[in-house]
Amino acid sequence: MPLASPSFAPAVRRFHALSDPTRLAILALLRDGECCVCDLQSALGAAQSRLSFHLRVLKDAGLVTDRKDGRWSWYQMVPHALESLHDSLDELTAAAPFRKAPPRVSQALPLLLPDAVQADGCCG
Amino acid sequence: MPLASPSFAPAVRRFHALSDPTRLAILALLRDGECCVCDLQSALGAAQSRLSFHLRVLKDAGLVTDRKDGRWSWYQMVPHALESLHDSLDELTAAAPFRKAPPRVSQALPLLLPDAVQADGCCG
DNA sequence: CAAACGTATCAACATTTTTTGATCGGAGAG
DNA sequence: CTCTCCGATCAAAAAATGTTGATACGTTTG
Repeated sequence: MPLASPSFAPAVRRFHALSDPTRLAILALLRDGECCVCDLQSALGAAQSRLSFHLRVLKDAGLVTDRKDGRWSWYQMVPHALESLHDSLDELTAAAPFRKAPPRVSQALPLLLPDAVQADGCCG
Repeated sequence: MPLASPSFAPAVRRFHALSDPTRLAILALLRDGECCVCDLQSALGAAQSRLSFHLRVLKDAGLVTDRKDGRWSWYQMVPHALESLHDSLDELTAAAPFRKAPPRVSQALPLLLPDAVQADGCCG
């Protein structure tokens, strides 16, 4: 079943990770450098367990990594993961990866929908 | 309160719209041109009311538009809306819009977090 | 007009996600 | 060793999201 294709999962997970204001705010803070949870806590005024929850979502999506030092956990962005979403977006619009050129031809959807959807008698 | 900033909403809504396999599949089909609901129905093997639901999510996010002709509703992508997500992603990584160059300087987050989060004593 | 069709919408339900408060474990300080 | 701090995890509750089947509405066809 196309829609259940396992290859959907990574993009879906990453887009989902970005679909929450708290998580976008966390990423915006991480943009300026590594943060520990208590940094985020004071910056965002959010409960600790809530931040741990959202950090885990981001981590499971591969958008951040963590590192322990003493009793602190330091989190940082994974820029490459964000870039892979550029590619996913480009596939949706059939543009070339990283928007280097606009060929605008109908092409496969390897990253997003490898074996999916290629409809037969559909659309105009 | 930064996190409740209304300006979060558009990006959050769009990322959320992309965080579902059915909706990604719909967009992938629309990539090749306008579709009516019944096209999507036969291509995806999904129930009609389910597709109407997801199409509304996509429409509310501004990722598709619809147009009525007789008893058909024709949907098409809004490429510009997808492009605005490129900009949002770039803001998260502090890269220049559309990846034209990598200045990598700390800058404001106008699209994503206009008045948000600018933390004081945070991070390394 | 009546029947068939394409689609939106609704209500009920199932599932998933998020929040909250509590507890636990590891690490360092006294 | 004991106390404090940082942060992960858990259970329960709350909220949001997705699915399903039924119904309603406008349009076309006969």
